[in-house]
Amino acid sequence: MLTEHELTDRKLKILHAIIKTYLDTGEPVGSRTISKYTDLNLSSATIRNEMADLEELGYIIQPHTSAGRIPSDKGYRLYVDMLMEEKEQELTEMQEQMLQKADKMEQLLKQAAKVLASNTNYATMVSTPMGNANKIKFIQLSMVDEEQIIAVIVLGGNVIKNKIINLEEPLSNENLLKLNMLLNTTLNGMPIEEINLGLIARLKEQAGIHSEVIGNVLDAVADVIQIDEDMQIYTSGTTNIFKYPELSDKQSAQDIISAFEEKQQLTELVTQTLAQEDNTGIQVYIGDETPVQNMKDCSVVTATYELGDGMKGTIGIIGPKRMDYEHVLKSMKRLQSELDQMFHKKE
Amino acid sequence: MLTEHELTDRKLKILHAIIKTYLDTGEPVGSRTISKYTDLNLSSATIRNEMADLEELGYIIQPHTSAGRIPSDKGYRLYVDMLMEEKEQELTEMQEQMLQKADKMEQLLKQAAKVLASNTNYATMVSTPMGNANKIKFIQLSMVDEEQIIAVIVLGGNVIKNKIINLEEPLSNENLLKLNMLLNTTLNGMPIEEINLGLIARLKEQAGIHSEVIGNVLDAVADVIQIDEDMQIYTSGTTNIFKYPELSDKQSAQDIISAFEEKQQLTELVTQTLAQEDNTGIQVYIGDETPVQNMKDCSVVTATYELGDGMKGTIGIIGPKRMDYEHVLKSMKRLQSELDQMFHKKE
DNA sequence: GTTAGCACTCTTTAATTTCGAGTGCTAACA
DNA sequence: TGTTAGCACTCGAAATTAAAGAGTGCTAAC
Repeated sequence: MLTEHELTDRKLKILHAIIKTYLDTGEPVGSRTISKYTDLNLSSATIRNEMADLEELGYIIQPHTSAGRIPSDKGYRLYVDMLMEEKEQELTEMQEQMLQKADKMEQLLKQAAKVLASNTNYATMVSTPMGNANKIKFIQLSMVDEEQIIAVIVLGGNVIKNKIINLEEPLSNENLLKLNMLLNTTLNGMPIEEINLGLIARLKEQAGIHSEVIGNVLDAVADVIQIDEDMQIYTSGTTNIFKYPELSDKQSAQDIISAFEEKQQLTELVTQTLAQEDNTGIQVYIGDETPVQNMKDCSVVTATYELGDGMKGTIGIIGPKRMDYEHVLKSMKRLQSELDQMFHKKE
Repeated sequence: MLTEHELTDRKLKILHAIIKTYLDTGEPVGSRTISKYTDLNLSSATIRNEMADLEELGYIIQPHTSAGRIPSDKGYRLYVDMLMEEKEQELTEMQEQMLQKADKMEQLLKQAAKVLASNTNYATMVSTPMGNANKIKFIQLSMVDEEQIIAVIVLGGNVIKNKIINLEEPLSNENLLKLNMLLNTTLNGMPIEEINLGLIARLKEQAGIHSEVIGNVLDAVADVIQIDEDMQIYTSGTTNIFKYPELSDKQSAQDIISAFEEKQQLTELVTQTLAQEDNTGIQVYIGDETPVQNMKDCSVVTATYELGDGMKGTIGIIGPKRMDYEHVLKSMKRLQSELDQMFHKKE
């Protein structure tokens, strides 16, 4: 029986070669190929012996008796972990593509997803940043016309909410001013969690006949608490999966695409990513490791980017297990630092 | 040579039977089938003769020599036109499914797309209503903190825009008041089209040292003019297309799905629909008739719904040419009137 | 005008064959 | 002891062939 320890340097080199070749071709790779295209100068027979060992150790798999070997999830994992340790690279062209249309954040993120997709040939997603929007920074009611007023609420992180409120009975300018005073003095700087029933009752009492307005404003505030609702996810290049036969059969394609359409499932990915963040903020899920069940035949690479004030968002790349991890990780790091940079510059 | 006139009653019945059967099965239908499952009491041979005629007239097509016939686009068209003339039906269950979560419009529309998709087994889209947002109803600048103010702009149809503006130098409350006065007196009720360079220059002049703020506010206004940007499109059931073999091959699937992802292409559909609206507001595009090239192998059914104040949105169903037009048209009308009703009730 | 009948066409499906890539194992070699 | 050549064997993929069926068009009879 072989043990973990027996992963000699040579075996490692062979494994590496197998994976690299497989990433390229998507076909099982045989002993002869390795023997020829490696500088190890070993015959195919020797390679075969080593491959038998590697299979026993669980790093590669033989799809059927007379086929070459393909990497197992464990093999990919080893490979990726090795890559992750590598030092950073310099960043280059992607930058200018991004800057073209960097006027609005929303646009920017859409653009980022698109660039990343066309850059990698995989499916991508980008979530809008969130978190930390838990303090009320500013509230203002304004009269739009005789029948309605608008409530604008600015939260920490400059998240803006507004709500149109229909008046049941006219409201004088004077009273509006009073309400504004009341709301601001009471709520400004207050964490959302602290708004409870007692506070609401007190506010309504003080508002007198206009308590209905207060109720509406607080409703708007309540909306904000369900953070999910405010997180948008932009996707791009979904159809790239058709480029990889192993994901193009009806069932897989359907699974993956519906996960992309009902962004619900992707939010799961986002929260996971934000939770587990390590030092680099980059994570790789291979096969079953993924939090999204619909993508169990894929590999998913995610990264976190930060806005200045603690708001965080997520970037994701979804592709076949045999994705070009090297390229993907590089692109990821690049985009990540670009977004970081861009947002810090702007704030 | 046969002419349009020779479409006898019998031929019509046979055509009808062919189409109905084909809608069900998706397989070419032969003379024998029609002979057996129709109350015409004709032998398959007779049917064959008639079918030959129908083919010459262009209503049906023979995919290959020894196959049955399938409807041509022209055949579908005739069929649909006949259906369109039918009188309305009563509306029923769909309603309650909708009402569950009808709190926010956005939610409601997403829900509508979903219900429609699960109801028909086709892919669906719903656009948020737009149009008419061309008058400025109200503008308000408010101080958020020492460094930034927020501009809120309400347009006709209660479209709300906001923009955070960073101040280069402090702004007194007094001056803020002045700016508000200036903006409101000048811009209130003004159609967006009328804001031109001359007006902007004049405003900036009057704003004095704070002209930069005015510029920013007008930028926000300018954003609104590109209406597209504000129109959201929700899709659902994209993967339903995999239920229809004729749309599941890689190329078709890719085309259709990418049209659904890059909503850009769907906006084209929306604008077309809104433009050509006839009395019912329902349109059917068969095959090449569609405005979206990526869907040339599909049929697309669209409908318009209205909000009280002239805002209009679009619903769309995308499926195979052999879609169940009867059911789809019925569902469409139902949803359409429900949305109409719902929004009118709410406003 | 309608129908039965038959030869013919063409697709679909299954069965069969062929081909080749790749393996495992053994025996010889350095 | 590790490496290599060689060979029989396996198994999937692709090509070939065969058989089955559905449906047609046409002719001749009713």
